[in-house]
Amino acid sequence: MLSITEENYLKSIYKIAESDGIPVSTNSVAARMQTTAASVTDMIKRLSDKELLEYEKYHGVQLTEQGSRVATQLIRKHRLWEVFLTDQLGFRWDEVHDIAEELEHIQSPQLIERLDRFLGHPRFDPHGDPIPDANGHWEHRQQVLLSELLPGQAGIVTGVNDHSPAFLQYLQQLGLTLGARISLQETVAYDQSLQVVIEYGAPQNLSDKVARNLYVHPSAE
Amino acid sequence: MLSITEENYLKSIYKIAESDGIPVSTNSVAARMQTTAASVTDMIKRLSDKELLEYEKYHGVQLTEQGSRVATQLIRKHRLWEVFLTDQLGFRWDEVHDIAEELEHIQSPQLIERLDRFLGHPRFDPHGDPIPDANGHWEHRQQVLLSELLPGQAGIVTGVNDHSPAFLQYLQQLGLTLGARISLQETVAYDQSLQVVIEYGAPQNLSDKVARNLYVHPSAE
DNA sequence: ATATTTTTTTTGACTTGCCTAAAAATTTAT
DNA sequence: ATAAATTTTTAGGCAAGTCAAAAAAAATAT
Repeated sequence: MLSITEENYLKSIYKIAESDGIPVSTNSVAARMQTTAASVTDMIKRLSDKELLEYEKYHGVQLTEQGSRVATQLIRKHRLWEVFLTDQLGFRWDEVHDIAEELEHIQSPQLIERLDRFLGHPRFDPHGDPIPDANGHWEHRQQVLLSELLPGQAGIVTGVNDHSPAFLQYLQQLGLTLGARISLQETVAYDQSLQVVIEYGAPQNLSDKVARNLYVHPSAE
Repeated sequence: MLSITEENYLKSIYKIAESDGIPVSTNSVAARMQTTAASVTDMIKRLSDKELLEYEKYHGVQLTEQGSRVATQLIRKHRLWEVFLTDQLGFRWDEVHDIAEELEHIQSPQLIERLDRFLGHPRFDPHGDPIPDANGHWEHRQQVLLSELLPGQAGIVTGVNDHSPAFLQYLQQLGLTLGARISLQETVAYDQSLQVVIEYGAPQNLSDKVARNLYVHPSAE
């Protein structure tokens, strides 16, 4: 049985590897876990003893098959709970992360399989992130960042890159929730901001920061 | 913020006080928590420093108002999750205790209020135990042990005194689930066993052990 | 190629929660 | 009222997880 702390380290390492590649550095883990490099070195040794990751001194870590499985199951649990919180309990998409962060550590595998069935085997969470199946596999959706669209193109909102409540609340306010249609009129060279139309509303301007944190599925104009 | 361990101590102390009265002895806590008296003394000091209980050396402990509130809220959370697990996810009444034991430590008060609403503000859990409201109050049902019924009387099953899976499974098999009607024909002097009829079935015999662990609401014969 | 900066590890120490063994206090029995 | 038994506390120690400070290794700059 792994402690909650050990589970959190594995999940962080998994996510860092996903975005930055392997090997995963001590410092990057420390930054993500909001702790010190010394603590990370300590934990890495323990997880290596348990064969959840491979560790070469001074050269970072890499999850083993087993460590990877733990991480993806945590992600599965996290995302299923997020679906429960929004779809069944009526939470907003910007409220569910912290609660799911706790719920993902509940141990019963039976609970998760029943929850999955109860929710109708959802394949994406409230932020559009894919939910791994019981074997850790998930489907990858065809999506691009809004900032990658060309003027004249349109897309359907499929996910976010920044999961912060502030960003999610702003998107909600703009009507840019999952499934919303957005079409790009033109880009402003001066600041890379975009002139867009959301769901056939009035044209408006979105910053490049927003554009670089929103995923869309390109669709016909 | 309290640790899961601290919360579990408070809940244990609350339950011991409920059944044995106050003050609660170090040894009784050690027995319930499956740990040693030395560990209990240790923890008691910490909880006393946090003003969750009053502690007089060698003379046991008593929860403060604040400690009591923590304990009843834990019980509230535990029982609400049990309702969720049986009513929504389809678990049997003998399967839910251990999972709820983990879920009760999830911290969000908002989550519990929404869960309560989602479940329709249930007042009793799957074992017939009352669910405290947000203020820690609950309604007490008029019930007696089956062993206290007199021959000729009947009752409706309202709860159990022994929550072990073995007992719950046996009751299920007998058809003695919540709401079932049972009527007492006669008591056997030799071993205090009972001759009963469950839901108008064939007469059968129940041990005094069963009778002392099953609550019924007396009803007309 | 050497010096400087950055990253990582080691060291020593702290807290929480647990244990065993021994000592102290209380309760029970005579 | 004293002895015996029980309960509780103290003392000392261990493992997990944390930190700051110092040392070591690696990466970068000149």
